[in-house]
Amino acid sequence: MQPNETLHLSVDCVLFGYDDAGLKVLLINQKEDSYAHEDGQPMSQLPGDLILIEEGLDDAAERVLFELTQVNGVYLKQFHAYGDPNRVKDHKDRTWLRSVRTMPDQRVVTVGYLGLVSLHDYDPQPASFAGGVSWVDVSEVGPLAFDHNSILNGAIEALQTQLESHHISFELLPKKFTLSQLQALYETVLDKKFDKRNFRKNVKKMSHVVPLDEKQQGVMHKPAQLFSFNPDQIEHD
Amino acid sequence: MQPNETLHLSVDCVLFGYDDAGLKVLLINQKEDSYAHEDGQPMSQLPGDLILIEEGLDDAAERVLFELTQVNGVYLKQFHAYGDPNRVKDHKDRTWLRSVRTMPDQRVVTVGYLGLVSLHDYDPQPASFAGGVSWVDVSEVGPLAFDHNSILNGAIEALQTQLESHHISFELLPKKFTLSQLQALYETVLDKKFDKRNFRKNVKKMSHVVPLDEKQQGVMHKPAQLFSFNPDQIEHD
DNA sequence: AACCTAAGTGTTGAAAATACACTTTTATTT
DNA sequence: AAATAAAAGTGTATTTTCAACACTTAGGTT
Repeated sequence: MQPNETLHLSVDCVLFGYDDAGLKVLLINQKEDSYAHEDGQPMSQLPGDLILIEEGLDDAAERVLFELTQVNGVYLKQFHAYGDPNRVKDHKDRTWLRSVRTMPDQRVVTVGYLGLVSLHDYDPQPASFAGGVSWVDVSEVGPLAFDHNSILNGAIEALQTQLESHHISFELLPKKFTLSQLQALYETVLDKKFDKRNFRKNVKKMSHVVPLDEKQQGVMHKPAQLFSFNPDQIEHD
Repeated sequence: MQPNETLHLSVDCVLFGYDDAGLKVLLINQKEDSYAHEDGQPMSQLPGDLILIEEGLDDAAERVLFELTQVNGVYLKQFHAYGDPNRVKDHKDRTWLRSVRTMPDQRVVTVGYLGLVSLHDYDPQPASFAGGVSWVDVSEVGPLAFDHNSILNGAIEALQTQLESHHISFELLPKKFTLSQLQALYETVLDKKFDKRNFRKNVKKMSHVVPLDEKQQGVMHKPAQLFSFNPDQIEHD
């Protein structure tokens, strides 16, 4: 097999960040003037990179994320591999690829990772080695490079599915949170309204959501009781 | 990047076959004497192969499956990528790899595909180009090559999840089937018993399961009504 | 003291899930 | 022809879960 017949493998991270303002995705955009829409808008993309030759997939995702956000230990999970042979061959993407890759014509298969982070407690302040890094509300994401819009959609679906089946909501919330915040999270992610009383009844059944001896402070209304997640009680996978 | 730093990508297919005797997986085993357990038992593995340089992932899975079973158009869906850098480096696997691969030391990342087929209507009669091909009951699968036991477990989980959420049971059943067969399928795959009357009540709510004007024949008990799936009514994904 | 804001709390009716046992139809055996 | 064997097919009562719905409370601000 010749070098030019080889294939590259990357990971792309769809890092969701949540706070009271809504659900955001971390996007990077290139400085290159050439890599832009017709109208001159800079083209955004998901943070991703080729994996190193002796690096596991999960490790690669963690590294890429760390390089971009300096954040370690966030929830990160593979959700789908994207392998269309033409996924990086679109005209709009070629010029930029030629400027950053030693082998820009190489086919690249990518493994999509879903990441979750709370924007309440600590704001990951992404390292801006690339050009620009920004949190974009998921409802306001425009056209992305390559097939990154498909990847983002895949990640949103995966997030919706996993929010209900696995217990991952706490990855998106501050360590201490109110039940209203938890409800708002569910409503945002699942794009669906819940009845306050019924929602709270369901939460009471969740053994991993535990009330604290602490109340919200400095709000101009009845302060809410704070809750936290008990990691021991969380059933993974 | 040097050629010896490249990485290979394969697909591995976990093809499940179902009939009244239970749920089977298609395994191949190598002729090579060298590739065997300590006790001389031949080592089995999942059917898989490197993907071609201009081939999509789904296409590759379809090709591998066709090459092995001559069967086209079966349900095939990606479920997970396996990328541990050492997944093909185990001692037990090296000898055989050296005999079949031009670059046996290459790291190989693989994408697992879940395939479903009914053993009732047509038995895929796998082409035995490899050595031996056999349907093995999922409860009787021994140690497999590489990380194929993990991949198989991942596929079983994916099958269980999807059986309930997506409507895929018909992929495992003959075109005409009885409700008892459908129930047995659910019980086998989910490893759980169902109440006959309640199960049938639920089936009646499924618009894609339609009764036929036809009964079972040649059975020495009350013949069951036959049903079929109406593909128009099936909601995919 | 009056007011604003979100927190917190129970009940009722509808729907869904569960538990449970006998009769029917065909083929086979005597 | 009658008896038997084997799985098919069918209904009801109970429990549990889900869905709808409105007022009171606590703290901060004016």
